Amino acid sequence: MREFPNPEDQMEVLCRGCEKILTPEELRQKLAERRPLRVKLGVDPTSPDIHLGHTVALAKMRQFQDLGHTGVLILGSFTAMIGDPTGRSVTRPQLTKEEVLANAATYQEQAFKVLDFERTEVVFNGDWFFKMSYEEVLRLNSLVTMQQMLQREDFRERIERGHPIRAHEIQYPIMQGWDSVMVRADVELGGTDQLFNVLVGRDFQAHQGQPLQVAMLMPILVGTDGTQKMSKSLGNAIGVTEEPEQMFGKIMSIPDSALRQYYELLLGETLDPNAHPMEQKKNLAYRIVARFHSHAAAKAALDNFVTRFSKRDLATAELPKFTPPPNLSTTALSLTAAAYESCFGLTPSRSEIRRLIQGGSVQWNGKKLTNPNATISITDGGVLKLDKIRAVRIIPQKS
RNA sequence: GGGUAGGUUCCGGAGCGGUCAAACGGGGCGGACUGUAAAUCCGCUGGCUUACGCCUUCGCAGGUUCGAAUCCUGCCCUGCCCA
Repeated sequence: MREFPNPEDQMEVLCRGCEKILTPEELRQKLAERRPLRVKLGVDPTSPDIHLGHTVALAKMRQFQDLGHTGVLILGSFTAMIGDPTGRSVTRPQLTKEEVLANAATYQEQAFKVLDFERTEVVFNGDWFFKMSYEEVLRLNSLVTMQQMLQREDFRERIERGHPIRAHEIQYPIMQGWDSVMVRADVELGGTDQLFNVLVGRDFQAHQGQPLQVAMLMPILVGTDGTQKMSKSLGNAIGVTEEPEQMFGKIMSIPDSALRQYYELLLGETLDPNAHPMEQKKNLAYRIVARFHSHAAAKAALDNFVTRFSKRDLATAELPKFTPPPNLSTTALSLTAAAYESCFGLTPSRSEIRRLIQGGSVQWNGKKLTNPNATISITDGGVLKLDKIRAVRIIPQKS
């Protein structure tokens, strides 16, 4: 049996960065029991990737693990199909069982970039919810009131605006609460927006005669737009599996105003108010890339960033290579379209590319191409800049 | 079940027989500036086309008309009030 550090020392580490703890006193008491606490974090595999926003709570769980506690990672194989209505003004699209399970697999793998495998229990809430009878569901429902459920900000707002709330949506907090009972959670981690759901868990535990879980809520990380919560569906997320270059770039593009928050939530550090924001951002980007890839990758990404964007030296920068197929017409339009597709997997319509070119986005060796139909005489190593952040190096096919 | 108001392009929201690929705002993208920041200014924002132009879109299906997002019929969906 492992020796746990003294509860007060643990408190010091664990409370750091938390926005809200209900209640610190309860946590202290649990720590004083000197046993491994069961620390719950529920994630819904609604999309296959996790992003930096998710890692905030994962990192907190890791801190618990490093102190000897047990992380209980609940993959919401069932709840993902319902969709958490938290912070939503629209009903979530429901996923199929297959989609959810596939997502769960990759999700799990990614979570272990942060978590300690040895001290993690992974469970699927479908294990109990898929088996529940209607009768049991009703019984569970009778434990809460409609008014409690509808008190939630997001529901209230929808009611006010005349937007529909489907009956299944109010089940979400109920299910999340039941999860806590099923895993006998001592602590539940989540973002501040999870307060309501976590409290339902406490009610259920009380009802079942279990000790109440402590709620530890982390601030919500904003996305690359610096305003809204990081979320894949809002398109402002930085995924943990993104390529080093891309990850680095996205971090560089966050507004300065979000920098402090990123430092606190991702690095657990306070920002030096005297340092230049850009330098701090580079430091942040470097460390995040190093965390999810490697120091070598981070160094390379930094160097390339400096060459490409600070020195604006596309000629020597590391760029994706593009070899135009032999039968491809060498007009600006066709070449750009092919480069987007083969190097970035993007398939903008030809009209869209035409507009980009006419708008001056596309450059060939530093010169704007404004005529979509102009023919480009390809040279070995020539640089085709597609837009603000994308460029490719042309390598003609050897004949 | 009854009454009533609605369903428009990513979102909000105009349009109410031709001049509508559809005002305006937001968001997004691009350009200038810059630190891939912020602010500001400018442009773009259905598809195909070198272009004239053609094609698909206004909940769904039919219909009336030379012509429909706009009128008619049926259906589906949503809010609100009543039960």
